[in-house]
Order: sequence, then C-alpha cells, then structure tokens
Amino acid sequence: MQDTHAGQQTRERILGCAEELFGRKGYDAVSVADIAQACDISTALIYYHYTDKESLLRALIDLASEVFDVHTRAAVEGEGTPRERIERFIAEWLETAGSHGSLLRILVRPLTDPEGPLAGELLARIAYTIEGLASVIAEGIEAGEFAPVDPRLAAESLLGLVNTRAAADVLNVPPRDSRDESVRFVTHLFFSGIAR
Amino acid sequence: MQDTHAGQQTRERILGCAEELFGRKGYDAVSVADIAQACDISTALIYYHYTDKESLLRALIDLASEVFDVHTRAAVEGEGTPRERIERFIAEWLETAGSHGSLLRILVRPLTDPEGPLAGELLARIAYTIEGLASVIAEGIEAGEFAPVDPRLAAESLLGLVNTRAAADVLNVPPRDSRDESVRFVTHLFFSGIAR
DNA sequence: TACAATTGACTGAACGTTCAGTCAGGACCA
DNA sequence: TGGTCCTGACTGAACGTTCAGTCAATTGTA
Repeated sequence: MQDTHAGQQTRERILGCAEELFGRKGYDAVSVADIAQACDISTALIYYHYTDKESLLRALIDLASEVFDVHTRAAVEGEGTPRERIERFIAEWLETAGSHGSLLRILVRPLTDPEGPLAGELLARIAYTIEGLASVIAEGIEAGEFAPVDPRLAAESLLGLVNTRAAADVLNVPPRDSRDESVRFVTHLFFSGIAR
Repeated sequence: MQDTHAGQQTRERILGCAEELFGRKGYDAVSVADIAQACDISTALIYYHYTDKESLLRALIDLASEVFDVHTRAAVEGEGTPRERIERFIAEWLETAGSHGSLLRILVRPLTDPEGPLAGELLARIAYTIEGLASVIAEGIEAGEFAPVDPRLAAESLLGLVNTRAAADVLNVPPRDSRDESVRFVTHLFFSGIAR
C-alpha cells in the first residue's frame, strides 16, 4: 500500500462510507462487510488500506477533531470579547454539526457509552473542547462579563446544550426550526436563561 | 414458566445484571453469555425467563419509564408555579440519574444512536418527557413567568442540560461537584443564564 | 403414609449464522 | 516486468438461540 492517486481516492471513499454508517448505526452495529457493500468493494480491500476495523474509527476521530477543533481554537485564541467568541462558537459548531452530523455522533458517543470502542481517545477530544470553553468563560468572569460561575460546569453545559440542539434533529419529525433559530435560542438561553 | 418466588427472584437478578452491563457497555457490546456469567447462571436460563435478548432491553425500558416518568408527571400535574415545578424536576431528575445512571444511559442512547435497538420505543419515552416539560414551560410563559420562547426548544434544552450534567460524571476524574451544586447550577443557568 | 405423576427451575452441549481478519492470485498500469 | 490495486474463497471465534434432559419440590392417589 503506497500513495497513488487511485489508492488515496479509495481510502477516502471507504472513510466516507464508514463515517455515514458508524454515525447512523454505531460502530458495533456496523460490520466491515456492511462498509464494503456500501462502497461496492470487497472487504479484503478495506484491509488492504486499513489495518483493522478500529483503525477506521481512529481515522474518523482524527477527521472529526480536524473539523470541530477549529471552532474550539477560534473561541480560545480568536478576537473579540469572551461573549462574542462564545456566540461565534455556538453558531459555527451548530453549522458544522448540521453538515457533519455523523462525525459529531461518533465524537460524543462515549457520553452514553463510556466503555465503547476508543472511548478514551474520544473522551480526550471532548475534554479538550471543554477545557477550551472553560478558559474562555473564566476569562469572561474575570472581565466581569459573566457571573462568577464554575467555568468547567458552564463549559460542559454549553457543549451539552449545543450538542443537544444538534441531536434534536433526530427527535423532530418535522425539520421545524431553521439553524438560525437554534443558534439564537441556545445563545439566549446560555447567557440569559428563560426567566422573565 | 409460571410465577414462583424463586423464579421472580431470578428474573430480577437477570434484569439487574443486564441493566448494569447494558448501561456500561451498551446493548450491542454485551452478549447474553456476559449477562449469564455476571449472574452466575447458564445462558439457557435467561431464555427460560425471557423470550430473547431484545425482550430484556424492553423490560429495562419499562423499568426506566417507571422510575423517570414519575418526575415528569409530577412536573406536569404537581402543585406550585411552573418555575417551582421545574426546579423540583431538575433536582429529582438529577437525584434519580445519580442512583440509576445505567437506566438513564439506556434511555438516552438513541440520541447518539438513532438506529440502535428499540430506538423507536426509546425515542417515544424521551418525547413523552419533552412534551410534558414543554407544557409546563408553556404554562409559565402564559403566566408571564417565563420569556416567550419556543416551549419545545426550551424543553429539549432543559432535558439536554440535565442529562449532560448527569453524564458528566463520566468525564470528571474527580467527583468534583456535589449533587446539590449541580442542581443549583443547572437551575440558575436555565432560568437566568451566565451573563451578568 | 407411601409412592407415582407432574411441575417449575435450571444446565451442557450443540445449532446455524455472522463476525473480523487472512491469503493466494488476478488485473491494471508504469 | 514489477509494483500497486483489488478480489473470491476461506478460517476460527463469537454470536443469539434451541433443545434434550436433570433435579428438587409439589400434587394427586391408594
């Protein structure tokens, strides 16, 4: 296995099918044969390009990190007040969740499956995001922009809130709310709550 | 198979082991043999008391509904203002989540695994809770106690918030926060946000 | 009271199926 | 011709499930 154009292309196709299937049915419920069939190739070819089933998941975790960590880094290092940066984070995270729902579900699975495959790696990725958000919140508290809450608690809640909103597509038979409405709602709830 | 004391006892033991294992590793990752081993019985005995593996999960869903729906009903039909009832809901839900973490994880799994086993039944249970909370929130809006938000959006967020907090035990290496602190935090965040 | 019949509770061994992973070899292109 | 890409056929292990049969206790009968 070396780096030819055709090989690269096949690898991406395999990864794409694995992303879709893992995201929809979950790692355990998807067989290598399922992925091969979705790609219209043989199972052996998957093993030619990837050492085993788990390495497929690992590649997807790397991909998910690439896609989502951008927003975490932007929140931590970006310009603007903490509140502005968190508002941007909410909007960007929800947008990416909309276009990469499978990746997000792969990423957050250990929250409901703490002993699942590669749970350690996945939880580390989540912890990275939470720590980033917590630092932004802590900054906002110090600046007097936020109430003196526990930054970690707030960061976990923010991520939970935004992921809940992303996952709610599953529940809603009608695609009732536009993305913008979700962003506005989460933002308002996180900063101001629903009380009058 | 009829209803003897010994039989009843065995059924409960099987269900207890299944709850613990399904909650920790997930339905797919647990074999019937695993459950049998945990109970120190034969796999055949499980099939003597339950028709198949899925019926075990179904029994656990019924149990989870019994345990958690109490709080939903109390919020919908209970006494006090909408805000008081939601505050009680948060406290009670988190307490039950603390003592029945496995059941809660079984219950919310379809949010990250929308095509998993019995996802339909599970999503229906979740929808029931959300609808109940939404009706309480709508009541609060009508009474002028809450801002005029979308009740469903708010209900989904509330449940997401409270389940995120419950699941955070998984992430936190130290059992940092007491339950009371979690309750206070979620309550404050939901009603007032973190802004100053 | 004694013994036979019946029951519920339970097991060990096996069933067919599906799984992740292997391997020898063919096809295509430089 | 040599290396990359790919396949069909295959394997051992694990899976959910079934089944024939054991055992202790209960019930029916004389």
